[in-house]
Amino acid sequence: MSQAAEPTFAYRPLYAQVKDSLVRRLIDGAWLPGQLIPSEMDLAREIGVSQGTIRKALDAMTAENLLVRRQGRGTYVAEPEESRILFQFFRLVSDDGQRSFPTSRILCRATAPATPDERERLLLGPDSRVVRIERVRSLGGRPLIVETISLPHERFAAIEAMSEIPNNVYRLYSQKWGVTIARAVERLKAVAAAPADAAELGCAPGAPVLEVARVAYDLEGNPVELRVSRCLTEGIHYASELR
Amino acid sequence: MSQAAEPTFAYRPLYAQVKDSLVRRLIDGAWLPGQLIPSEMDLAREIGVSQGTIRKALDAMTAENLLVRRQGRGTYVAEPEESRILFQFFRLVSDDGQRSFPTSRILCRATAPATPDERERLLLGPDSRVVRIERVRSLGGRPLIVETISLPHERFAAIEAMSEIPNNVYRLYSQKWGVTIARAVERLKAVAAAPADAAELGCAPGAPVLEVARVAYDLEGNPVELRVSRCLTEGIHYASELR
DNA sequence: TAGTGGTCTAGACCACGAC
DNA sequence: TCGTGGTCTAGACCACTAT
Repeated sequence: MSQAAEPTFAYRPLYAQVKDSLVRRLIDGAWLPGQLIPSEMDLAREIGVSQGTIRKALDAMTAENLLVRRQGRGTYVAEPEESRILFQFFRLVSDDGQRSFPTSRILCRATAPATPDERERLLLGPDSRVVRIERVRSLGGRPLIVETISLPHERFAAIEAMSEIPNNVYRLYSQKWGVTIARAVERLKAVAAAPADAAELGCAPGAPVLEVARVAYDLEGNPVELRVSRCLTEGIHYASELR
Repeated sequence: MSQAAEPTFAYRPLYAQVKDSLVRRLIDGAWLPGQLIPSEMDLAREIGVSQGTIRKALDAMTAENLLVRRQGRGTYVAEPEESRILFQFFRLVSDDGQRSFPTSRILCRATAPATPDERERLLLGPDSRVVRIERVRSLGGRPLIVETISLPHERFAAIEAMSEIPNNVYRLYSQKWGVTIARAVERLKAVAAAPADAAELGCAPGAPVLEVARVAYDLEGNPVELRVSRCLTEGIHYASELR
């Protein structure tokens, strides 16, 4: 690990360089979800820095939900299990504060040329194609969300032929393509329900629905998935914490 | 600072105890917004712990936006200036990515008995009263937000008699009552515009608007302000980052 | 009992800002 | 040139887990 002695420009702290090299192991699949990684002392010896520097790198990765540390046991690569996804990526909460994972029913799957919006958000070229998955999601047995997931066809072609799409697609991305969703950005608007959406949600056409447009990014920061959800916020709300 | 030697239960790390005692200085007004606080070495000597422990406490407070650290200069108590509030507490962004602070026009001010919702969210007793401020906020000259701010009358009675309500009310809370807003929780729903709101926003009654209900908390975790905003999401959206 | 992560300390040197 | 926060190291002890 280079110590970056005199150059003032482009300086990166040692622990940040260590972190980058450890994230690289996740990207390359050298460390897989659920796996126990070497102890701090072992990593310190291997990389040639002190345990404290390793600790700072691991703490930063833990703060980004890439690792899970368990005292007395060791440090593990984070897995996209339901409970974590529920808290990290699913913000629709019952008005009484209950959190629960929605169930899903697939409406259709299709491959088509990407729309300008899809090309822009997923950084796709002019003639790109996308796989689209439409589904209805229910909370407490009530259909409240209509959702369209758009994926670059080039990268995710195999999803079109799959016999079944699981409810937790981020685990599918991880297991089938080795893609880890590290962060996502959402844009929220209030819109009028289109007739087709209204039919699925059991509301009047034109009724106000919450539109959530999400772009999800992998470990390298590349956009992977565009997801547009339209939600009936009756008895549920989108929770956001500012601090 | 007690070292908490053998009791396994209710153990709190030393740096967390130090942090609590430093936050207490902010609560009590011993350290005021904008003020330069003592150096790490001075605090270490004063409190009787190592510089590293002080550092960990200060880093945690910095992460919570309570302090601002400037290399070579020192550590300062954070101030509620526009630019910080804009990023920390204002999530409505132009669709092209531009962020700007809205202008405000006060519609009315009044003191009234708290509604059940206000009592629940602000933890008020049965006969409590609140001061309500209604205003319209514009972005790029267009009125896009109708907002009602509810404050416990007991604590903020003086606001009713003020000649003018500034645009940045969090700075007002800080300067006039020494109240620092540390964090807030928002609940978002899509609702139909009420006729009165529609008139102010220049949209049709029943048009979909984004309702944002925010409860803001002070340094001690007490709810201070309930704010319900109804926003026309035309050309703007609510931005949310998940990570 | 051994090994892990969590906390705490002490001291060194670097980068930045003010003087 | 000095004092600040930022980084890095090395070593001690504590708390938790598994054996």
